Amino acid sequence: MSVACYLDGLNAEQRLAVEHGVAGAGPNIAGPLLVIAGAGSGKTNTLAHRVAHLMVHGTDPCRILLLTFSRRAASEMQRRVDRIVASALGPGAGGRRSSMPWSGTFHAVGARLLRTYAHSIGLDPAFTIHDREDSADLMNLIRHELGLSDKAQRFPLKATCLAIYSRAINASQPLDRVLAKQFPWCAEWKDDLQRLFGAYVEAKQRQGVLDYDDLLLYWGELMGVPELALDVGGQFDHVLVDEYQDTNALQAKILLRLKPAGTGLTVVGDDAQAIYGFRAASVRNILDFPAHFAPPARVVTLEQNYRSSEPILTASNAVISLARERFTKNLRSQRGSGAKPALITVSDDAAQVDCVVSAILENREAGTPLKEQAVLFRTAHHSALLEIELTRRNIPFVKFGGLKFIEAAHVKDVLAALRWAENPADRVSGFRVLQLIDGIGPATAGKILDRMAVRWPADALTTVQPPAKAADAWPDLVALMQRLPAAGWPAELDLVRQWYQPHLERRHADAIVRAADLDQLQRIAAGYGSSAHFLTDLTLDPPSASSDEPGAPRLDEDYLILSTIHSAKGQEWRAVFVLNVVDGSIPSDMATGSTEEIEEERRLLYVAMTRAKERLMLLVPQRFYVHQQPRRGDKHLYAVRTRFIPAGLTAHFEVGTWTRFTGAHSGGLRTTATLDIAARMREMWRGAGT
DNA sequence: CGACCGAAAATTTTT
DNA sequence: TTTTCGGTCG
Repeated sequence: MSVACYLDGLNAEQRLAVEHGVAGAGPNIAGPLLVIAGAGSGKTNTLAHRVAHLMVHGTDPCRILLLTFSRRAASEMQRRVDRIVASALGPGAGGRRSSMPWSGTFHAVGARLLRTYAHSIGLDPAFTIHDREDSADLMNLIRHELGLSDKAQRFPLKATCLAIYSRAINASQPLDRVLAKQFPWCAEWKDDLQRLFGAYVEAKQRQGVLDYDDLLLYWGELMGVPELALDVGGQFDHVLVDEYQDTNALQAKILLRLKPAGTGLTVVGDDAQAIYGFRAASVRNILDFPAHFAPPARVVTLEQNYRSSEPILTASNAVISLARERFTKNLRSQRGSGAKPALITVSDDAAQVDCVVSAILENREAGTPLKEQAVLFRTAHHSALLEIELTRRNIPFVKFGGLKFIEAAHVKDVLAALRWAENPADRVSGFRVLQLIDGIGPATAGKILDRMAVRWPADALTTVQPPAKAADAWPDLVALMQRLPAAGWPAELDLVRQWYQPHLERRHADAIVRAADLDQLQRIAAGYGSSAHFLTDLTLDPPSASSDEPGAPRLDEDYLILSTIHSAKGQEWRAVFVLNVVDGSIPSDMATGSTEEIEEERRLLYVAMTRAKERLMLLVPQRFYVHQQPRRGDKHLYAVRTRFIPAGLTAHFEVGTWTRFTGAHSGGLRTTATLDIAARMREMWRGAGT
């Protein structure tokens, strides 16, 4: 093999990052490394090459810990590493394993380590993991038990309570501070909240349940025990973290305890793309990283952009250059020139949809498949109208972000039954399952659960005298819970489904659509060996596409991508459309409280823009439909272009307007026919059938 | 005790 | 619009 020819495609900086500390054969002890990787600078590729390079030089893949932001990112990384290793070692080395068992999100890796070390820290290794909704439900149960719900003044809602708790944990800050800085309107409830959180923690422990935050918190605590920290840290020669700008204080603590001297530690990120502040992520993590070590970590900066055309990059740079604080420099473009990004004014959201759809179809005609095009938006419901139109026109699409199918009521019902059988102490699941039965409400459910706390679960159920109204349905539930533990996988799920079917039909008018979701669930289940694995994986890495669409496209078809900007992180498409680039949406009017929040919204627009390779269109509806107003329901607002593109920046854009009937961009480069009869004919019938 | 109804309040991004 | 709370009725 020639010397590292597989590194030839890298530029000088990328190569520095890849080769840092990798010399001869063996585990390769490298000092800490920080890679500041601008948008489109080949970050994933660089990280993949570094991992592959380590392997080629003898590092055991089992001793590499790769922490990514999502499962999707982890599998993409794995795919690239495999390819690079294969090309480096040649086809003859096909048997060489390159698969990395230790790659995943912080939460998933945490769960795995906690199951292994549970006994050392007094934890039941069979713990159940609650997702956010379950956690909020438990918080709600406690809230009622403590009598906080019937105060004269309204106590914060369950979701708010959980958000406060979660922030305190993830930012590693005391309640006082969190309330003062993030939730000032709840500060008056401080003592009650303190009491609530104490009881919440006790309840979780009693029930053998961990929430998302616990996975990090317990991992952090585990790493606080010196001998355990040595043991865990000693498992890995290299720890690599992707998207480091979006980690929080707790994750940083875990990392430093894992590799106190920074040996073998590599973190990669871009402060200009920090968009998870609401989840307590802190840009300080990435900025302070080098100084944690003596000597400080090596810093490599990647500024060469390989993704976007020069005009798109220039406009994006202009937007981010107005940020108050910025630590990375402007990116340099590598790709040739192209059209300026379009900044298109449309009259309202219906026109916005028309404009986007016709541009997408034009792009497809011109050779850009749907899969290479994406529509991005600030909040999940911004795509509602577009989804209707796409369905009407038979344009297949997949949506990322927003409500996941795992969060739908009927899916949760089925999962709750599985979880309850797995862990009878899990009150939230039991509560949910019991109340499915007609005649059983919160009070009866509570009593039954209390009884189960002192007796072996299935036995306890047989001794329950159900309310008269529930007498019919009761024996089936008892039989189900008795059969489940021994049923095996995935027979368990089949049993639950059979049992659930009548409840589904009784409770939901659209039972047929929902049953299809359950079929989907069964297909996913088939890939797992046990219900425990299935439940854990589904909670920690739920399928990211929401499949509330009846005609979800098959994977081999061409389909359009719809995504929240958050879920679009790390991705790229040839053509990108950004909806509602108006004040109130970007920045969200929920996030105009502090300067930091506004700056994060600016970075959000930057992230959206830098996803585009060749074509970028920002849409500015003049009228903006707002749902859920505090008073008087929905209404139209007259919107203005986002404050992040002030008049001084418009020169970087092709500014134009789009009108429904002509379908023409005025002021654009293209002038299509003044009168599009076909569009007008379609228009005649629009709305007639609805 | 549970089901149901009407009033009032909340309102984003995600592991 | 949807969720939550507090009432009333069976």
